[in-house]
Amino acid sequence: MQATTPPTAGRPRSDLNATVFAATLRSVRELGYAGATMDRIATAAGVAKTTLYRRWPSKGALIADCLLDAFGPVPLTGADRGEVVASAIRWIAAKISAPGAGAAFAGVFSDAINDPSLREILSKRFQEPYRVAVQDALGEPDDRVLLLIDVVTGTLLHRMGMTGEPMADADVEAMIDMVLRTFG
Amino acid sequence: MQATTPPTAGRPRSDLNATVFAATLRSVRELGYAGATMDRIATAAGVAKTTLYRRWPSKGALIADCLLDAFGPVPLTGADRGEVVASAIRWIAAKISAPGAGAAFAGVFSDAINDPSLREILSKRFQEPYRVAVQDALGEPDDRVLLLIDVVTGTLLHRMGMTGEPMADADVEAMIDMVLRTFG
Amino acid sequence: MQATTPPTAGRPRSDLNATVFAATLRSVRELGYAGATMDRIATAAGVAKTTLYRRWPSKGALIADCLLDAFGPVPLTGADRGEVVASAIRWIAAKISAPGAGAAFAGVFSDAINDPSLREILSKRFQEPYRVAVQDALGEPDDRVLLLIDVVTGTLLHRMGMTGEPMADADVEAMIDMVLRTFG
Amino acid sequence: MQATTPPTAGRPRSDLNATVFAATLRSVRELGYAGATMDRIATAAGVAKTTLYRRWPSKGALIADCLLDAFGPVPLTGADRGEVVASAIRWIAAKISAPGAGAAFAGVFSDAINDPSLREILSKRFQEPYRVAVQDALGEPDDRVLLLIDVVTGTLLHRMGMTGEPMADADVEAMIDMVLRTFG
DNA sequence: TCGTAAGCGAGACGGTACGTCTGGTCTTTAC
DNA sequence: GTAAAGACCAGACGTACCGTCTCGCTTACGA
Repeated sequence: MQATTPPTAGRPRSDLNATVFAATLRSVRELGYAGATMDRIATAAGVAKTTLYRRWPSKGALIADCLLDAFGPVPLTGADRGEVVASAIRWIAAKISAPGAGAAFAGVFSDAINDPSLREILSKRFQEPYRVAVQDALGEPDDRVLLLIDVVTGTLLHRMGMTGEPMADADVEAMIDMVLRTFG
Repeated sequence: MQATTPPTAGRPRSDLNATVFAATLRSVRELGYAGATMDRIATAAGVAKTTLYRRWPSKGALIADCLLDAFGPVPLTGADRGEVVASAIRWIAAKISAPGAGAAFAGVFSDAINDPSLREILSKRFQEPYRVAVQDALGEPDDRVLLLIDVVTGTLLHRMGMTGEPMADADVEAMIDMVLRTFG
Repeated sequence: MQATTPPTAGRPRSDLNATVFAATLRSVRELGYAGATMDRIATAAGVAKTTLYRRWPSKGALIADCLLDAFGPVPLTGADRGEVVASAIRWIAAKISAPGAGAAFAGVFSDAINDPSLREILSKRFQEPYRVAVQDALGEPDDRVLLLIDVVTGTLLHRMGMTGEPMADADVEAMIDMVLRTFG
Repeated sequence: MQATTPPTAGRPRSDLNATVFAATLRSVRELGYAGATMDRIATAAGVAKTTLYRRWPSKGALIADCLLDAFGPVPLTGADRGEVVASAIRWIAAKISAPGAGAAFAGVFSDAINDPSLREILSKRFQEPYRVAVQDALGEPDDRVLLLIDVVTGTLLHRMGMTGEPMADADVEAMIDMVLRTFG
């Protein structure tokens, strides 16, 4: 248990993460990923830019953390495997469809392509927890679970990138249908 | 038919596209999408930056055209529907795996999210021809074909974005297997 | 003779130096050396910050060039050696007293202490021409002339630094009186 | 007499000034005036930054105090007036030549130009004591003494700022020679 | 002996420059 | 009219530094 606060010296960090995350999502929603400048996020959060960079090493890392916070844990419930997978897919589809989240997600992805350290953050802090949770729930080998994640997330993002709109419910259901023939 | 060259006035354009495309792919391969500056591409191609902007309205458009040129038409051959789909998927997987192409693809993709005009280019000039070809070959309704494209391309790009590496052959085959249960 | 312009290719530089110099001096006058930001100077000159950095490698270099332009050549006229020296001292005293110039001068000095490259600029491009001119006029060995420059400029700047005001005329005359007993 | 310590309540200050002064001079010597950050000085002294700011209102004030401590009182001895002046000049020249001291001096000086409060400290706490001492020893009117101080200190600092090196002995002697014709 | 006033270390925070970079436009000269 | 060269604009990025503030701990004096 490392629950007991480590013996901190110095001024403790203010409780700003929630404020910053809110300001970040709001900025991305209104201005897009590129338009959501660190300066603007800082201003919107009522925080100094230096504070952002003290807590997150880059814009990408901030957005990644912000998404992690916004998404929360996957709900993995359902009568049988099929139900579990289907509801998880509907959940992620809804999350990505949330205004701002899709743009943020895709944007951080773009950054990750050229920034290995960001890729590290993304895969370790973002993807890994979901992979583990799904793996525990389904009992599939990890390469299968990774493929499942790639298929679902990739498809949703690709649709969003091509059309600018989140995937329609009918198509989400079609995708679920397809996936279930393998993972159901 | 606008086949017969319109009576051009003035100095005809040099045959620079091939050179530029090569330089572009090389730059992306060596420096990543973001690192492949328009300035650097111009220098690498031995061309002025103005020339690039005279021919393509933006960096994204250049990259899109470059990929279009690099990919060429989908080969849609095979004994049956399953063979056709499978070979097409292997083809696009190989194309995206080509050094530089994946990064270029993913980069232009994420740019499209914040740039409607680029999205237009991407979906009209890039996706549309493939969609039509696949639709003709398979005789599926267009929403089905679009989903197929989203699934395949999205999955390959997501894997690349997360790992920095193209998808391994085994995983490509697993994806083919999954897709064929619906589209085979 | 390198008079004939070298065969320049590309767009020639606009005639902006004068505008920038004016804006620089104005900014220093109104906001002090530290307050005269590169951003503010750029804005005041109606020019992009990139343009400033294309032409001058640093803020210090810009200010140095600006002073060089503002001061112009030393007037070395007078009936005898004493007259020449005295009028030159009155000239530099007046220049340093000009609003903004003193602060700019002292500021760039401060920067030079920590920036050898700026010191180079300062001593080569700023001090050297004056040293040569004075040396030609007086026929003194160069170490003597350098001492003269150090005494006069140093005294004027020190007074300004201590009081915040340029040296009063009476004190300038007293200094001239003192200097002339050696250099007259 | 304020000799008897006023009955202080609370924890008395530790005896840290000497340590801080040493660390300050060392930092300036190694990193230059601008490079000698308050953070770095604090670290070098093994002291918290808050402690520095509790004792000195600004970086400039710290450096000024540090120099005051390093210099100590002017020695005003000699057979005649000329001797007194000459030895005092040699003394200040040596002090300014001490590694770190010159850079510190020049730096705090230039800062003073943009900071009236620092100027106050400098002229009241630093210059005033020396002025009074010299005035007592020479019996000259105060404007004459101020000019003397400006000439000597200004010259030494200007030389240092231009060359990065303290003034050579020969030049110091030449300056003494010049000054003595007026103040000897 | 115990409260209280202050010193102190550690470090978060705001604010504001700096200098670099990029995408895209504009201007000039040469072909 | 195309091409090359490069100046120019607008603005984001990440870093550095200063001076303030918060917190928890320690040291002394005084009741």
